[in-house]
Amino acid sequence: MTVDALIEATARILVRDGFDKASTNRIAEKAGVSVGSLYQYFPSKEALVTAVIERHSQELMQVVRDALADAATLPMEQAVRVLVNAAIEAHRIDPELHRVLAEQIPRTGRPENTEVLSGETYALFRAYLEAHCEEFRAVDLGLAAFVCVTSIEALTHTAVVHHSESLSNEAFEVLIDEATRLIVRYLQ
Amino acid sequence: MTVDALIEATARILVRDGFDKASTNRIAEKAGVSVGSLYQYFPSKEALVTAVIERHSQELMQVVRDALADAATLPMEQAVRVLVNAAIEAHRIDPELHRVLAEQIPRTGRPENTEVLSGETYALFRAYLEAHCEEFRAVDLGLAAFVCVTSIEALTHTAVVHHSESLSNEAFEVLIDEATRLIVRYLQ
Amino acid sequence: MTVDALIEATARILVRDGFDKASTNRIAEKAGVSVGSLYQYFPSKEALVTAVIERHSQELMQVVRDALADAATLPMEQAVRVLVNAAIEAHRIDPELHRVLAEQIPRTGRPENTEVLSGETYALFRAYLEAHCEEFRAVDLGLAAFVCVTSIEALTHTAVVHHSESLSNEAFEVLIDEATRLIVRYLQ
Amino acid sequence: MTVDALIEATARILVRDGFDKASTNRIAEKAGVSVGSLYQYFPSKEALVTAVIERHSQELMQVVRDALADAATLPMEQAVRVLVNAAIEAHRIDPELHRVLAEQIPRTGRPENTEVLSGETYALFRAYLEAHCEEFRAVDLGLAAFVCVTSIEALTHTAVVHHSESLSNEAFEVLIDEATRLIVRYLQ
DNA sequence: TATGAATGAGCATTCATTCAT
DNA sequence: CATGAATGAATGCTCATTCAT
Repeated sequence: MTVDALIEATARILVRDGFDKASTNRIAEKAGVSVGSLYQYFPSKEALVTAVIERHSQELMQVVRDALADAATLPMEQAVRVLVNAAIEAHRIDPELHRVLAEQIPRTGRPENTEVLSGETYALFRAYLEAHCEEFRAVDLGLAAFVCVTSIEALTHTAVVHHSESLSNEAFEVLIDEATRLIVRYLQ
Repeated sequence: MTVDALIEATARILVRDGFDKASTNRIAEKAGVSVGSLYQYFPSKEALVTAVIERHSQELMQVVRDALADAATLPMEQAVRVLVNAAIEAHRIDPELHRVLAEQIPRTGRPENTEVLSGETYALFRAYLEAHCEEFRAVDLGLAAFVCVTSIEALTHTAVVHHSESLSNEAFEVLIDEATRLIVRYLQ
Repeated sequence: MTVDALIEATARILVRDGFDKASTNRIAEKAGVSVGSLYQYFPSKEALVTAVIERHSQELMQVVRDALADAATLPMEQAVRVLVNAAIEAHRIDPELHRVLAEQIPRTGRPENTEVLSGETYALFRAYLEAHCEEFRAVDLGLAAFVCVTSIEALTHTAVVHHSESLSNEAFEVLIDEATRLIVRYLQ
Repeated sequence: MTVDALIEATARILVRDGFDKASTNRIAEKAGVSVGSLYQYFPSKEALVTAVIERHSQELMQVVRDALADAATLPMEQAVRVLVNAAIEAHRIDPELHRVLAEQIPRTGRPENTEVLSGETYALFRAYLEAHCEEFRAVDLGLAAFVCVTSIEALTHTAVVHHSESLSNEAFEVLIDEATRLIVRYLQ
């Protein structure tokens, strides 16, 4: 319970104040425990932030995993649409947190945060491509997965994180169409 | 001269030590002036970082501007290829600085750094699309520019910043082909 | 048993990590009990350290007591030699602990640690002098005991604690000769 | 001036509160400057304490150096008396500080504080012995210097630091006689 | 009796910023 | 204009001690 409260408090303070202002004393106070307790469960501020990243990543990946499981047997266009939808849904879990995590966290050691967040997606999507390779042109699957995942991630991330207020639901629908078209025609 | 030295020193320290370790005293020392002088020319550390962003953006944008000027009269496929090449070239100007700027700088206030870096690109590319709209399907030009610019930026950024060491020159050539195909077929 | 384990753990951690790093939690862990139990038997960290000093002093004093009992009936030169040997033996019981105790422990209140360690020796040696006063010149016995005990303690302490590695067994034998001569001729 | 004030404040706080309670903030406050200034002149608390040790050692050694220069041409007994007097005078410079420095400072790295404080004395006294070796029996000069310096240091240290209040001036005179006798007869 | 989670004051250190010279 | 000593709030983290179970 204390651990959860600390992770949650860290996430909220990261969002509200940014990484630099997220002091361990403030986090502990917000979590309703003392600094001492914080350090009983996390050896350093970095470990706490890592736990936040981990928790957020797991939530994100669950959405992506579910989507790719659903997509496994669908033809390519529908599969891509499912994935694009999932990407948007994932970014909407906690867009502000996602943004802070993506932009503001000093690297905590290899591998890159970005890769941590997208590495599994890449692998899962590549697996889909392998299973469906007869539906599209011959291409290096690793490269294709990189192009598709990077593009979908960038489009949905930018749309959700930077333009959510200015984009209507219809606009999002259109964006989904366009992103799907981008990927499908690329693969054909 | 002092101003230039300060901006350059800030950029180098940002790259070498990261944002958190880039203290104004260290920057001043590296620039060969006193902290006092630093504050004579820049009202705050943030202003200094903003100046670095500004200078880097200008260098980046000059590459992009030149490329789009070159591309203005080219047919779409060649134009897109020129733009993709320019994006890679731009990211290679100072990839480490670009990365620090993109990832590690606490937001300095609206508008987003990302937008600062890509906002003009978006406008320039949209202008190209307007001038060449008969070469491709009917589509919302703003949306199309967003999709294209965001995708190209993400692919080239990720490739240059995160995978430069592991990618051969030929691999970059293939990536350019793929990125070009992605955009061209999307627009067709 | 718990008390012994705690004292032993404290001694070992004092030696290994020094006073500053010897936290009560670490001591309790090393002793295989909880901090709570530590505070059930010792009211404070200071009390624990005092117990370590006490135990070490008792071990030391046993050696000294035995030596002076042996020396009681010996003529002066042999008696002094026995005492010097005992002093070296005593310092060799746990030289590292002795050093930490002597140098690094913040005073825990009157009486001085040094006096705790040497006070009884002083009294015992004075008693020997009283019993053998006809063997040497007339002198204030308290003063003579102070001079002898302080010198023997300093010589053996410095030799064992600071120069053990660099001193061969023969060198120690010579040192014993010299220390004995120092005291014997002083008393004559 | 700031540097001197800091060293002096450190010395006074070391004496008053002991090493553990000598916080850098308290030291700075006592010195009448801010912590920031403290760290402008000393890279760490340890460096500050080292400076205190250094200053105190220099004061001590000046007394000892002067005494041994005076003693150089004197016959042994007078020379030893001069040295014993100097040892007492040296310990009286700042007995409380000497005690804290000798007993309470966590080792700051090789060489031992004790050796730092007494190493030069040892060398100087050995030089005296070399120059006067025909006045006493044949003996290993290094060993003799060790025995003499260690004994004198221990006797004067213990007397001044631990028994100053309880010892009258006459008692000190007697102690000087005894210490001189101890050394002189040892060397004869 | 034993436990160990919780406490929170305290510490060493950093750094953006000011201002007298 | 330039200097750089001075400031002091703020930070990450430790540890002796308590107390509900």
